[in-house]
Amino acid sequence: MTSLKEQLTTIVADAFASCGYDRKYGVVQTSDRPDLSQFQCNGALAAARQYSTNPRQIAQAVVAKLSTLDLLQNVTIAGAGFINLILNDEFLVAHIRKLAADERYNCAPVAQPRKVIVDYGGANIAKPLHVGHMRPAIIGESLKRLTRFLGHDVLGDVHWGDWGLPMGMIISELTMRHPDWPYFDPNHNGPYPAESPINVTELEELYPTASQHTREDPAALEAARQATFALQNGHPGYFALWRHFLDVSITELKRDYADLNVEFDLWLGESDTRDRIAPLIERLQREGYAHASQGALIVDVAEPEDSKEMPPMLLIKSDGAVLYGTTDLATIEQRVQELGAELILYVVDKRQSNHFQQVFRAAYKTGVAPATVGLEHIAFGTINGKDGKPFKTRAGGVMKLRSLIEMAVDKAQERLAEVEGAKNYPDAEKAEIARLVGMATLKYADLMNHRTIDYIFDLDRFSSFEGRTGPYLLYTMARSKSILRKATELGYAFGPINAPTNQGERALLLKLAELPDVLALAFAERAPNHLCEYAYTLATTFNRFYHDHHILSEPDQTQQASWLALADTTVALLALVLDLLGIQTPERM
RNA sequence: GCGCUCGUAGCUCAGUGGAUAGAGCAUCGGUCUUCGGAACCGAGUGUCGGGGGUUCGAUCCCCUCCGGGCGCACCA
Repeated sequence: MTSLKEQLTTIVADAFASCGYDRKYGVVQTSDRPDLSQFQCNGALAAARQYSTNPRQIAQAVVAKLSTLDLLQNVTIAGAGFINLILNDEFLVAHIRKLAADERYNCAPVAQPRKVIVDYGGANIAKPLHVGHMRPAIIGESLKRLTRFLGHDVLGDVHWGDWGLPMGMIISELTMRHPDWPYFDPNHNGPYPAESPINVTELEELYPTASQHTREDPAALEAARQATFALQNGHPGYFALWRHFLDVSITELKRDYADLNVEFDLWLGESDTRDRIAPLIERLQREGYAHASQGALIVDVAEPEDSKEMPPMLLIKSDGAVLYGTTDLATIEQRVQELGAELILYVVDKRQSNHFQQVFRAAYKTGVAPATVGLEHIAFGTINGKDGKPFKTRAGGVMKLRSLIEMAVDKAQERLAEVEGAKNYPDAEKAEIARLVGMATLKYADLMNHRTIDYIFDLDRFSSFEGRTGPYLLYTMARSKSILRKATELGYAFGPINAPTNQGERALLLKLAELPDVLALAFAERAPNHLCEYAYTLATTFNRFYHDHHILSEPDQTQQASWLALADTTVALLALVLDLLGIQTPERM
């Protein structure tokens, strides 16, 4: 099953072809002028250039062919040569009946599924998630769900930051604090303690302190570098200690992601490529891709046609340690060889675009990634405060993600307390509703903006129940579900859906039919904001319909059954789209 | 300096080589003995940063200027 727009494009393309014009001019789109038509084709205007003729003349020939079709109620030419299409209601409703009966709502799975890896965590070991981790988690989760729903074979990978300088910083900090620990005793024989010597609270305190030391004291930085090198090269004590960091930290980080309703299929990190690094580097040297420069080992990635300076990618620093570019390269190799990756999406801050350009070029150049493998940096902007600068706590520090979620949930709780109908809900349910509303607040606000822009965090605006917000959508669904519940209790019949009797109903049918096109667009652009836009317009279209038709008191049972099915289908579509955004919905509010 | 990116209504943001550039908020006005009013309906505001070019047609593509943000091998 294809979308209405696709079906119409085929039909109009056929008409162009049978008039002797190129099929490509038959592209149909949703009308820009809903007052004039439901769909439009602008192809005659473009074709006029190629065929050196009058666009209206082309349009007339095409329209003559289309006018004989039953599925179109009206075909007209407007302006310079726009072809306006209005569907026959019977055809429209038949399409919607199929959609309502189809568990995929007319969204056919892609013809050629690809193996897709979405790399979107970016969490660092030993550091709790902070506001900066929210966008990659939310955007990546949405892209993963969307891509999977479209029928691709998708894996999400958190890709921990667990093998770079920060690890060395913590180790060298501990070396100073606890020189007596066995991990630091070069003469230590036998196993190291099974229990971690530090807990998560201590670990999370350790990193900022160590980081500050390395900034202030060159000797501390040097010590951290040496520790990093030693860890990466098999220092047994450091490695054992590092393992404790992972154990302690990952439990905590997984909990944070679970709170966000973000789940990964692969919980791998930079370190999981450690056995590949030496052989990879050896090959790159042997094959002449890598060479020494200023004490480091590099891969040149500059191209003659570059308009800007393109620095080489560093494989090994002059101190001997590898960098994240190196592990990124090894990770691509691993994903291609072990997972059969055909497309890798990196949902990472846009400030790293240079880095990914280097890594991708190096990967293709060295054969780590065959040319058939797609490597894409899905860049996103920063979350700013009302001052336009990166979002901070009142004290000016980095805000933990947990604090941010807490703020949003508290806000939802406040509003929920004002609602009459919700006053008698059990406390546990109230808390759960507040949590869901709070999460929807954050996620919808984040995803509704195009991912590449920086946006201003304004909780009061995001948490409003009016306007384009998560809470508005959840409320719309809750109201509708309430009606559907009552109808079920009363034993009312659902469906079949009847042909629309007015513009409001017709608009809803047309809106429902847009789903496949919206999903395709969102995927093509890797842009979940199209899903947000659709969810909102579907909700408002439904609310208008809902306002105009009193379903439960409708005396005509056929009409009522049709409306109930329509409401049911709308709620299902909204739930699907919100699910693709990673937003969970309560049964009632 | 070089490069990337953004500049659209009072504010926050969508959007597209084509018809009259859209939403939300805010403002003003209305519906209404609520299938859940946390709803719905209506109204106004734009040199789409400036200028030039390509095109039948540019807010969109190209050039240039102005302004903001970001990035420019041994952090991630």
